[in-house]
Amino acid sequence: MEVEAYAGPEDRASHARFGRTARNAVMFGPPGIAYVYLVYGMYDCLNVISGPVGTASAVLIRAIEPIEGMDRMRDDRVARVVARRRLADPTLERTETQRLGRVADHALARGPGLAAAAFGLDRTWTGMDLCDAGSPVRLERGAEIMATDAIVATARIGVDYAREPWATVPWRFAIAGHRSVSGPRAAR
DNA sequence: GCAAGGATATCG
DNA sequence: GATATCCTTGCA
Repeated sequence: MEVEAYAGPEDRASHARFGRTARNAVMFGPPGIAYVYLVYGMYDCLNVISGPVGTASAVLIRAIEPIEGMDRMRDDRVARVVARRRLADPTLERTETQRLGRVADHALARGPGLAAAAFGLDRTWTGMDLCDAGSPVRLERGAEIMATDAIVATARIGVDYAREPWATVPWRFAIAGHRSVSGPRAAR
C-alpha cells in the first residue's frame, strides 16, 4: 500500500547515515531480511533490506491493507497495551478493546507503527528472513495492483532533519487515493 | 495542538 | 555518563 525507500550511508535520512552500528548492522547484510526498529520510544517500524550485501538500503513498510486476521490484530494490540502497563488496571483491557473496536479494518495498519503492530513485530524480529516460506511473516506475490491502481510518489515523511536532496527526494510510494494509506490527505 | 515514551548516537 | 533527537500515534 505505502512504502518508503532508503538508500545506504549516503542517504542522510537513513539509519545507515552514521555507518554500521549495533542497531543497523542487519542493514549491511543480505536483502530480504527484516529490520525492525523502535521509534519515538513506543512504536516499532518494519523495514525490508533491499540491496546486495554492503549497500545498507531498505524499504520501510508504512502502511498495509489488512485482508484477514483483523480481529487478531485488535486482540494482540489490546494484549500488548495491557502487558506493558506496570500497575494492574482492571478497566484497561475493556477500554482498550472498545477503543480498537472503533478502529476501521482498513485503518488497522495505516502507518508504519501500526503496520508492524498488525503483524505483532517488534525489534526482536530483526533478522527474520521475509523471503523464507517457513517464516511466520513473509513476503508473497499478491494481486496485480499495479495494473489498475495509480501510484503516487512523494517526499518521505518525517525526514526534515536530512540535508537536501534527501529530505525531499520522492521515494515514498503509495496507491493513489487508497484508504489504507497514511500521511496528509494531499499525499494520498 | 501536543504529550507519551525509550533507545540511540553524539558530545562532553 | 548526560542529553537532544527520533522513518509516530492518539487524544485534547
